[in-house]
Amino acid sequence: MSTKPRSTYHHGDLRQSLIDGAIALISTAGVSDLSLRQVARHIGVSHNAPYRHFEDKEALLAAVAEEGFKALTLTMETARQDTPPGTKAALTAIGSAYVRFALAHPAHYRVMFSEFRSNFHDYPSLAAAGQKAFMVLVSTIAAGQTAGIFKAADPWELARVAWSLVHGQALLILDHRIPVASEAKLEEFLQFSCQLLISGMASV
Amino acid sequence: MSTKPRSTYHHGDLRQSLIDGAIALISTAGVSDLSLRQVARHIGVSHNAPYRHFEDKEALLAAVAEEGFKALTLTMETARQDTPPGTKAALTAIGSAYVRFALAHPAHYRVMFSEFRSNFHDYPSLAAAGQKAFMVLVSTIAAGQTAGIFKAADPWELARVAWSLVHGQALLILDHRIPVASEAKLEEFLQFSCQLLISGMASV
DNA sequence: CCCTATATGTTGTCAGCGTCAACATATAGG
DNA sequence: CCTATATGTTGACGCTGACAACATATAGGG
Repeated sequence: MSTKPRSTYHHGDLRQSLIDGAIALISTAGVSDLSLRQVARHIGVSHNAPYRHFEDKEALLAAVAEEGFKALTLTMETARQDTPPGTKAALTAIGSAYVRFALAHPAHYRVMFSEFRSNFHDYPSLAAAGQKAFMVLVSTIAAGQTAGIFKAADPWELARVAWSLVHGQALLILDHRIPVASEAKLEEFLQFSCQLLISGMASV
Repeated sequence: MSTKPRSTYHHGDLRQSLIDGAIALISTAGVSDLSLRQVARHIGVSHNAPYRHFEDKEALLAAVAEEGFKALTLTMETARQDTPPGTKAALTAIGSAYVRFALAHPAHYRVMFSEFRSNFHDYPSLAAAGQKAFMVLVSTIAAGQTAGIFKAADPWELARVAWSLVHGQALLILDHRIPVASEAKLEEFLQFSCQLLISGMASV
């Protein structure tokens, strides 16, 4: 049921299938247990087929991560659109959306921040996708500064602080190191921490 | 030079040697590339000797993580001792010490927060060591509340926010996702973010 | 329409890995 | 001293990532 039958010798869209298969397997077994051969088997293709589309295992993970960053960017942008620009609510919305993305897509998120043996800068399109996601944060903060809501400081530096907070939250919750008893408790925690940070960032 | 010669059949302190060897190898090759056999070879012992001291590879990593949490606890407690209790300076000191510990001991830190297939709660002494480290944060914050410096709120919840921030910072810097040009820039960033958080936590 | 270049998938192979089982040696306690 | 047990070794198995050689399909020019 996991693989649609393939009558032709060629697969059609093996590259994307590999990415999807990797996500599916990581979701059930964790990223460190993922094997390329497993993914190939899952899709119904020989153990070496993946090498026609990815240089090695890490390159597949880089593609997964890139997809994740693009989805994260979209998620944050959408969340921001529902709030008036240049407000505290806008920053709260994307901060909350960030953590919720990680919790909703743990496999993607873990790969996005897994340790790439070669620096992740060796995958230019991945680095670009990551940068684009980060820019959503920076621009939101900069807009708040223009509106006079946040203190005057390097918006990049402020964004790094905010990113640290939500990234730490996301990982600690995913690792069950910060307990989350219920959806209501989660919402409460996210609001609490965003307000804490934002009041620290406030002007005056 | 990495292994002292062993004339006797028995090693003497293989357990600790394995932990040390694991750290040494992770430091040069990353945690995902670590192999038990590599550690055994490094120490000069057969590929199955480790199994007399650890149930499996993950158990060795759990021991490494536990050692790391104990060292982290010590580091934070020491940092706190140099500051007057119940002050913002105390919290800044342990926050800064936390991130600096991660940067100084990346191998330990990565293992401490690596994804344990079995929940890390399956290693009771590891969970206890982690809890103890966290309690340094909680107690510092509670002391500040008693002194009237931090706002009245669940100190555990405040500690979770603070932990998220420093944990996120530590990982993002380790992964070269937050650039650190120099020691001076690092110090500046740590002070900046701690003050941001603390002013958000301030009473009134 | 064919024919060849190239893209894509397969089979075979290798060393390294984690782990189990069987065996060997050293140490400790009666 | 002698035996039980703790500790280390050797051998094996299936799995893995990766390379090389091969097979098939598709596309584009004659």
